[in-house]
Amino acid sequence: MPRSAPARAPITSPAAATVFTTVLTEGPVSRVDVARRTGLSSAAVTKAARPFIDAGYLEELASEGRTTPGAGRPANPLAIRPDREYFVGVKITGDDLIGVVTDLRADVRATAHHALTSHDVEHVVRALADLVGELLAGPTPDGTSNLRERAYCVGVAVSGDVDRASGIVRYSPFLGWRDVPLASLLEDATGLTVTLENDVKALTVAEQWFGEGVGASSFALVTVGTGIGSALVVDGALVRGAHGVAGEIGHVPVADGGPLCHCGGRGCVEAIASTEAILTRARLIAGEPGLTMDDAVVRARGGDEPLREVFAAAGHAIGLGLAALVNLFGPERVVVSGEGVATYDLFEDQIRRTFAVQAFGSAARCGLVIRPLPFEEWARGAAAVAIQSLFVAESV
Amino acid sequence: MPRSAPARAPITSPAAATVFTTVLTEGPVSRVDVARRTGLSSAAVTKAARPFIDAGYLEELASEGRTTPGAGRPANPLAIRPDREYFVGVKITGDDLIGVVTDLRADVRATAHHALTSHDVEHVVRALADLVGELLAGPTPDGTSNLRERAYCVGVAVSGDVDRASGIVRYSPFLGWRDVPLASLLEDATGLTVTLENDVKALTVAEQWFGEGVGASSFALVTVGTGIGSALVVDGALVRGAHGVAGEIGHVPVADGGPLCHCGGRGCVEAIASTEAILTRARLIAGEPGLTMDDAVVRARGGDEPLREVFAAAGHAIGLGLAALVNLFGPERVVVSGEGVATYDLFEDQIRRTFAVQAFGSAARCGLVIRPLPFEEWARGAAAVAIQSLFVAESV
DNA sequence: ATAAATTCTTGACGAAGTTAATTAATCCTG
DNA sequence: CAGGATTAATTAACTTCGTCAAGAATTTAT
Repeated sequence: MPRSAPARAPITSPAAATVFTTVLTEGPVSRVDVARRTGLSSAAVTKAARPFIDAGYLEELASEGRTTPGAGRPANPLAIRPDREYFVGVKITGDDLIGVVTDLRADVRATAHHALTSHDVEHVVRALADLVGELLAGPTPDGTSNLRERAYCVGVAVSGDVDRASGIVRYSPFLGWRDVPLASLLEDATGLTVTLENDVKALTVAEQWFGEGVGASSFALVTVGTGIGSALVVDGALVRGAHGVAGEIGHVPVADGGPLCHCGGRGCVEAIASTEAILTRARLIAGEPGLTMDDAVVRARGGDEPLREVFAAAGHAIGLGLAALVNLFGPERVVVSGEGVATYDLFEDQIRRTFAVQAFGSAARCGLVIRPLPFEEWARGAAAVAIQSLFVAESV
Repeated sequence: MPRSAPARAPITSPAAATVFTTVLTEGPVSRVDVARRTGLSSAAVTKAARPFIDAGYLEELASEGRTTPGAGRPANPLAIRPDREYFVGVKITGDDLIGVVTDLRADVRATAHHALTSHDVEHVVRALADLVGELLAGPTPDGTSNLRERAYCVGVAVSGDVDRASGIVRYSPFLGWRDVPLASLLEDATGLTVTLENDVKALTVAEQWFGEGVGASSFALVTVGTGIGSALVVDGALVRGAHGVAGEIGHVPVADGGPLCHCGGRGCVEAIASTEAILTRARLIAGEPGLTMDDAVVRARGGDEPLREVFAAAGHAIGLGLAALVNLFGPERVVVSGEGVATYDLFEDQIRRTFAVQAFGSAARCGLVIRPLPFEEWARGAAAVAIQSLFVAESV
């Protein structure tokens, strides 16, 4: 699949990346403001910004009257042109593929799904290529051109142990894969540049650049659902762990002598608060082996105290895990999201209560955001990784 | 106290700092080797090394025959001259001051103690100045000169919330201090440059540069004793926490519904494994309110099962805390040290056992070093901070 | 000896960002 | 409403830092 090479992102120096990402993540900003925030000289900002303006990634807004009071030449804020380029993001779950097309700001502009009937590598690669093809079939969202000519980068998010640099899935329990060079396979199949990343880490990038993480030098993202995981950003960089393991908040032991976890430990957060753990416990409590999650939720909401207790215990375990994380790291903010639908009302209170009790000193000042997480958000994270890989040579 | 200004550490560029610290921490290395390890060009290493050689901080060793086989010009390894400059480190505890003089490699060359009879700021500053004066009274350890002419930097380590940049003790529970500008007070009293740091962080710097942390991009140091704390180094930088709180492993909740901690939480590691917590529990178990720690240790060693259990429970709690830390961070190595004397034999086994069970996946591959920690080590950490502040403008 | 290998040094060059002066656009004041 | 004050953006000269490429130094191998 040949492709012409129009002027692409003109990253030529560290300063260029700094300036661009500042404008990208902090909205329209004047050059002087960028200089102030980044510590660069305003001359450097002028120089770095020009190639981006020439290539159509940034534009100069009209000085729009006066924003700051007082005398002086009004600023000409720099703004991103989100429709300059589009990106594809795909999240692979055990059952299906969820794909999105986003603009430069990682705003979702189109969506597509695809069921996975097999975990066979070739099948998945074909399905991925089909999905990408489908997503890129039409015109651009702004209607000025064809998507194929304005989207070159695909981001793919998979749970498990993923080596982003080499684009290899080292180990994915859900897919049953080991050492699959998915990025290059998909590049061959689509002719596009593919970046592969762990799903939680991808979501974290999206959050860091375009979500709650904006402006926070350190924050954490926790996902609650089938599994419980997290990713940590310290001083702007993702913590990767010496042996590839980090952010395993799901396996922080919080209940001494508690239930056995599939990891071999006892009392792990995941052994108490994962969807499965909750369901198992709910069935036991209710004495109904056939109880479904939906039913349990409905009944708990309806006031079934024993069932409410099960959810509260899960929230308590999560709160303890959060306290451990925050006491160790001291992030500025923590985002708790869940793939499970809207059962938040059953957790949130208890999470906050437990956290408030167990957070040490001013660590409790850390901002705690709890919110549901639509499935597409994962795919958006994948797209964010693609965006990031384009503008930051070596980072995160 | 006037002082002449001989040629000091010639740090003029990032490369200079990189080259110097490489030689400092990784022993004699040839220039080409430094280049390979740091990614610099060998030309840059040559240029950066010269000022250090001229100023007497580095020296070129004779090519000492052939170390690597094969042809080629033999290397002239660069080595540190540890006696080029001396440093003072002081640790402040609630009861006394412990001071050391070290050389450039942070090797302790002289020691002095001083009891603290009051926590009054003026009294402590005077005591500190006296101690420093005493330490610097004699000739240099290498006998070539006077210490006063070869030591300009003092490092001070205090437990509590310390702002290193401004040299202010924000809050120290042990001393009952709030917002004491200790660094400038001591600079006025001694005429020397003073760097202030939290004690655990200081110890971590020593470990990172001269101890177990050498070569590890991420590691953690845990101290067990009156309090239980830790410091984390990720990608070579100390984690400081957005609100100044980080590394509070002592307040990671590991025993749901466990004993109340002075922090207000329940089941914190510190509420189970601090010296005080152990003693309280041992007295309860033994039914002897007057039991001393020494006696408890002796009896546990002698085979008193109930008492052994108390220590094992403490080890278990520490192991759980370590598992939380390692599962979240994935450090390459963890050092567990304790100020408490030599009661390690009663903990170590249980720490390792619990950790092995609860560490997730390859996180268990993290190297776990458990070892006692002589009191002087704290003062050495303070000296290491002084050394570091001299050679690294902005870091850690 | 001569060639090959390896370390170290040197000087020209280039990239990136700084400072300082200049131009531009606006408000404020008498 | 002219002229100064004030802030924004640009330009150009300069500084700094480190790379590159060529060569000198010093050893082993043939």
